[in-house]
Amino acid sequence: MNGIMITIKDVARVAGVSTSTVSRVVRKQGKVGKVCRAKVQKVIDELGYRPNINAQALVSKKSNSLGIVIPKVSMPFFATLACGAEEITKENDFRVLISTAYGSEQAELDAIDSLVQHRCGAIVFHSMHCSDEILCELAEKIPGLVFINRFIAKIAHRCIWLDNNMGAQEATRHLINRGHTNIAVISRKDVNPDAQVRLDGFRTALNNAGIILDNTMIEYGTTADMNGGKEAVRALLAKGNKVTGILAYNDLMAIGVVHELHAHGIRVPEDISVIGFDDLSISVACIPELTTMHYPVREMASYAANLAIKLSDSVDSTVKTHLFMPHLIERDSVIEHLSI
Amino acid sequence: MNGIMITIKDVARVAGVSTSTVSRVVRKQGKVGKVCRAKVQKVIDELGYRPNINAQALVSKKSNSLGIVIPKVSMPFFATLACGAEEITKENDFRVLISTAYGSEQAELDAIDSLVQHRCGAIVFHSMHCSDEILCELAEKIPGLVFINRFIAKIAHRCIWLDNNMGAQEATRHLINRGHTNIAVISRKDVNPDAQVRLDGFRTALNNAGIILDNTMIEYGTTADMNGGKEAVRALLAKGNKVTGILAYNDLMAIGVVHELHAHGIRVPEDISVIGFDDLSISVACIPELTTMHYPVREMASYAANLAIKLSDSVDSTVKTHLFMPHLIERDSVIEHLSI
DNA sequence: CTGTTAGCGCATTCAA
DNA sequence: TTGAATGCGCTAACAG
Repeated sequence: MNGIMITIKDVARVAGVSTSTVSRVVRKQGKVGKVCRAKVQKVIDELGYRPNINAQALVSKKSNSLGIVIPKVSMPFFATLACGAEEITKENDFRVLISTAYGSEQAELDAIDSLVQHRCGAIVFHSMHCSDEILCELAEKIPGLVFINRFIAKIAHRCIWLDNNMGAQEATRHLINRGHTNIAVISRKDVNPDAQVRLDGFRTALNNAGIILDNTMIEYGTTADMNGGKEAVRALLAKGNKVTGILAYNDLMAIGVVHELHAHGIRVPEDISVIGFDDLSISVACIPELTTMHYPVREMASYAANLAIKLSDSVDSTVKTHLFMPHLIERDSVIEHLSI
Repeated sequence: MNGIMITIKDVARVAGVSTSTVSRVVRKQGKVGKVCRAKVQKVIDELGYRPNINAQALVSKKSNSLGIVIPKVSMPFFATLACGAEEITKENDFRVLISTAYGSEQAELDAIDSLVQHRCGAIVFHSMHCSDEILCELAEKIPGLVFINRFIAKIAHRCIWLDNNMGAQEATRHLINRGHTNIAVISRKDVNPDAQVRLDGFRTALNNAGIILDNTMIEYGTTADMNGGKEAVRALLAKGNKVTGILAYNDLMAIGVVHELHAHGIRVPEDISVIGFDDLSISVACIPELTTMHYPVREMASYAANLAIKLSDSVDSTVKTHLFMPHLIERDSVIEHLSI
């Protein structure tokens, strides 16, 4: 800033009161005489005084910033997450401090560290590379730290997560209910707990329907994006299995699937039905619009932000869990399979 | 935070030195004896000391936060913008403070205000509702404030913007070069300077090619998204003009156009070619993948962040402008028009 | 090379 | 109801 910032002292001097009084009217707390308050407020407005948040944070030992740790802002899923958390911020006069961490445990630790340096009391952390142990340690040190899209039993009340298993089951059931029995799954190759859980849900739903799972019906993409989807579908097609329905790990992969099928002259949904997961806004960009499982990231992030803020300034030891459910969004990429 | 944070005093005490010395080794500046430095560093590591950034900001009168003001994180264009700025942050040991402002001048002013309270010296501002005058005033007060996607002659050296006119011209020329002469434009209804400029570019290119512009070939969408695109195309189709090429205000509208045409049984690009603007990642989700003008937001945002940081701590009065050029990305939504 | 001193802007006792 | 004093954690002269 310019250096010529107005301080509480300036206001006090001009208003002819003490800094304590100014402080009181600024924070609207403590007893202040009515006329005195009006007088001070007038000076504040005239001078355009804005409290220095750094000083406030220093003395009060906590900042009003909500920290968010995500891999990357430009990935739609995380942008939505950030957006959800950010909304809460407005209501609480908090600010959002974004700290991105991509690709490694160290990066994530650094991001948290950066937030700690800011004395950021409330943090929403989407970790992809830290072990449960590390996260528990962190949680112990930072009361306002909350984990999104992750479940750790020992600190369940600090976790906001999604029932991926049920989600995958519902998606699978949808395909089954539409008459599909030759169902393939496009998953991600990297070790990702969600992918494993969704695969489990898929298996369960198949079992429950009395369908025997052929392992050759599971294919993996290197990356969890469009390219990964294309790659996996290519591999799937190469095997020559009969398939009428495909469950993709997420919308991005699902769209890759649709594109690759299209490139092979296979129509979606006429020849093969495809279902995604996440319900990113991108899912309606594709033709046909994607039938998918809605992942309520935004709501979850808002919830997480609220929880983080609450935990950061009161030791709420209520032990409860925060589990969200995905739900089916029917659009145009899945239709009834007409058995011949 | 927990309250049990380690301070510089703790380190000083344990290491048996003064706080100044600790401060020096932390900031790696000033002369410190080799062994002394090692000793202090050791204590820092052991105690896990992390400097309080708020205190640092307070005394040094500026924070190492880069402020970003955008309408909404969840809009892909702005997410990319934030991402570009964020990258610079890593290199400079800065943090990103996001302040969203949606819909009104007051919201934008509040967002800036919030950043000012943080003594945020460097700010990248994407304004949609403030007048040039207001922005000039702001710029005067905040040396490190920089405007992205906006041009104001008086403070041109603080503006990072795109040549929308040339972009629209290039897009139009592309259509013309592919044999299209019956070209329509889908623009946005709200007053948006970019839309106007792009429209001008379109007209210019048409003129230069000796094509007479029929005003009924311009149609507007209420919102600059998929729905706006659909709405506008519906209106266009209703007029029954012959059209073989459509230029959309942006990718979102272009995708809406493709969808609506598809719903009418009109094929893209076989029947009508469509070209977008922005080159958002969503543009490849659509079938056919969108031919579009690449808007280098990420690069521009990085550039802007750099500029903001530089301006914030040195009065660089170099008067230069920062104009970026969009360029054509050829994909599948535009093909040669075969005149019959 | 290292320590001492004096604030940065503010909130919070404690008196008055 | 108000003000004076104190200190948050840190940096920046200034001494030594």
